[in-house]
Amino acid sequence: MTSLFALVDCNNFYCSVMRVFHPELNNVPVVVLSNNDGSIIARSNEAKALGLQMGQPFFEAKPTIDKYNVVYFSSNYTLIGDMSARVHSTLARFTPNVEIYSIDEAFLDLGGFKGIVIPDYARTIRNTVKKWTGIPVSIGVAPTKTLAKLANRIAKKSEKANGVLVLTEAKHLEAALKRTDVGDVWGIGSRYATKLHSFGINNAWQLANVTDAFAKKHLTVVGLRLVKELRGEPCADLEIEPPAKKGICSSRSFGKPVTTLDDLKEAVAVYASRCAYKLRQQKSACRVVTVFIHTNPFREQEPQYYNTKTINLPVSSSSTIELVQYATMALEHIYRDGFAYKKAGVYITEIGPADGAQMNIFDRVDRSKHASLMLTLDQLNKSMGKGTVKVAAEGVSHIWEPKAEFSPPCYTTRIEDVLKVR
DNA sequence: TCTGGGGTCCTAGGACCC
DNA sequence: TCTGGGGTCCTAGGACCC
Repeated sequence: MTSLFALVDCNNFYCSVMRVFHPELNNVPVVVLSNNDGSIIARSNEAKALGLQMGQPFFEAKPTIDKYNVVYFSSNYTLIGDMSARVHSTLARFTPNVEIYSIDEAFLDLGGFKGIVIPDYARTIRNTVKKWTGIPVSIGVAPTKTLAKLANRIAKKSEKANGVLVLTEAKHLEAALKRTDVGDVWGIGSRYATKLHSFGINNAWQLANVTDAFAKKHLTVVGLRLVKELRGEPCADLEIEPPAKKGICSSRSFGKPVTTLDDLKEAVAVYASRCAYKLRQQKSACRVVTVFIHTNPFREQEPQYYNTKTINLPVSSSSTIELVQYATMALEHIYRDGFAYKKAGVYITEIGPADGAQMNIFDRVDRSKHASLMLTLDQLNKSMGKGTVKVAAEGVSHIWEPKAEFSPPCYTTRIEDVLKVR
């Protein structure tokens, strides 16, 4: 049986979400900003046409934004997450084998489908997602994931494809590979693209035709797999069950510079608490906690400081109380007076199953008590709303909170916003 | 004034061991 | 000229993704 993968990708997802709730923004340039309203992370086609770049600092883009009346929003992750779930559950109607690849992308396994016309089926999926969620998607179908990605890119850009491209015939595959720049291949970033150009390899077709030895030598075994996938040989299957994370990180840039240890402690406690929560959600525990802090590298004239501290836990844990304690210890170790800090973060690693935690005879923590406390905390926060219950160290002043001055309301979760009442 | 956050995988090289 | 060789573990750094 020959394999067949579909990649479904939401078009300009964050912008499209805004348009669902603001239909008047159709055909109007729209951008969505990163945390702290720092830079552009999503652009509508009209915004792309104005030359606005992905990752471009907001202040730098502001003149263009003002000149062309570009509409801009802060990110609202609750809203985005909710719309993402709607799209993914719609896709699940079309095949049991779905891999949720990212917030706005999914791979579908169409390999075993008999008696259906694939291009028609793909178009039905596209129309249904649009009708049920309001989100426009593009669909690429091909024998490997890498080729499905490539087909998707063309489906999105080509007027003729109109959002759907199925690449199964050799001559179509060859033409598609020849018109794709090597740097636009999934897995080839800017470094590898430069390197490949220096060897005269400029498009995906040329990359598909290098020797295995060349691929391995210059692009490692990852690149060798990629090259095989370009030739139509599948090297990656669908990942239907998301694997447990091996590292969990929570970090943010601050809304304004932070100078005191007390404020940093609050922020680090909040991040450690988020890590602990994510850890419990996947029923894991960690053995290592790392904290990092740094000043603003863009302010070159100001004194710079960057440091990290890693602490090995005596016994692996997923308790917010414990992780906050260790993260605070780490922070105290690296904090230096006299700097304006821009960002802090907590990173936890050495993650394993919660019930497989190694015992330690010197362990003085009552683990069953902690576990039941955390269970209660998670249940309360789930039923009464995020942040209802937290540990004291997380504080309340939060002068370091990121900025989000252009936030859209939570249309999908707040009835007041849906009904437009005040 | 203003520059995101959260991940994965691989390799090279050093330390250490027998 | 030529200084043992092979295995494992760990870490730092590099590359990529959305």
